[in-house]
Amino acid sequence: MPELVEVEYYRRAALPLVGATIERVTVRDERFVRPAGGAARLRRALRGGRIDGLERIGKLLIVRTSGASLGLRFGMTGVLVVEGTDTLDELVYGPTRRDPAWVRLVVTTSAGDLAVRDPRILGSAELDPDTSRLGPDALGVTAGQLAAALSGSSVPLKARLLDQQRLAGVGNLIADEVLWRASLHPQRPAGSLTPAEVRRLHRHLRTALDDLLAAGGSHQGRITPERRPGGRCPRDGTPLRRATVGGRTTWWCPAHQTLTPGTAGGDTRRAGR
DNA sequence: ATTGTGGCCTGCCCGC
DNA sequence: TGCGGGCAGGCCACAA
Repeated sequence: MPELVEVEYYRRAALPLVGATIERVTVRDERFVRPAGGAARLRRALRGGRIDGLERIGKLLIVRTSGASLGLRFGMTGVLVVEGTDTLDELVYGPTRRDPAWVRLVVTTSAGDLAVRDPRILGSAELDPDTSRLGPDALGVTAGQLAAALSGSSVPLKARLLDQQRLAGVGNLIADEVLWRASLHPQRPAGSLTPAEVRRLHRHLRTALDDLLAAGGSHQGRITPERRPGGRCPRDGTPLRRATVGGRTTWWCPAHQTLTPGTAGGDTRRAGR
């Protein structure tokens, strides 16, 4: 599914369109536009504008034009199509078929088309999206920012990582991957992490995102192929556990991701310095 | 204010 | 072979 990693790929793929003029915006399915009924306003605001830049905050892609901004969210099955070419070969939970009827929005520019194909319409297009409610982007978050996002909360750690208002960009697969790498139980109260654990989480968040970007998708994690009945921990072979955490299907290793810190080894390191 | 839950949306897969 | 139920989860509205 599109998480930060996929949306960053989308952004890079669309970069050749910077400088192009928007000739037409075609809303193929009104349900894709938010707020409801905003299609006409969206078309008017964007038509004739020039694409000045492409930004990404978390899972939100922002097409900045000379007149307004177009915010694109991809939900779970949304794919960005640039000049008729998919910017990703496949999504984990998305259909492999490419039905033209699933194209919900087409932005026709002087340099080619930008389109969104989204079978389930869980994504959306929004004019001048409000970004003030998004937390720091997970790719550039500092350890201090991460600590602030977690502190003082008894909410399960994973739920906090998925909260886009606290930290933007982490979705279900990345959350499981990072927590597995950091040897942290997804149900640990977010505020219960020691400073050393927060630093460990921060380090693994960064390296996991780097790895996933290099590997080509949020589904390329080491734990991802084991997120299934019968799956085992790639590190120690322990059968993975499954539960719903933060409303999402969650898999973790009960041997090295424990609820009580420090009792099961993990990769806890000697305190540096 | 924070936190949890249900619904949206549809393709796919399994069992009957 | 067709069919129905369950499942996938990002986001938002809503409730407590």
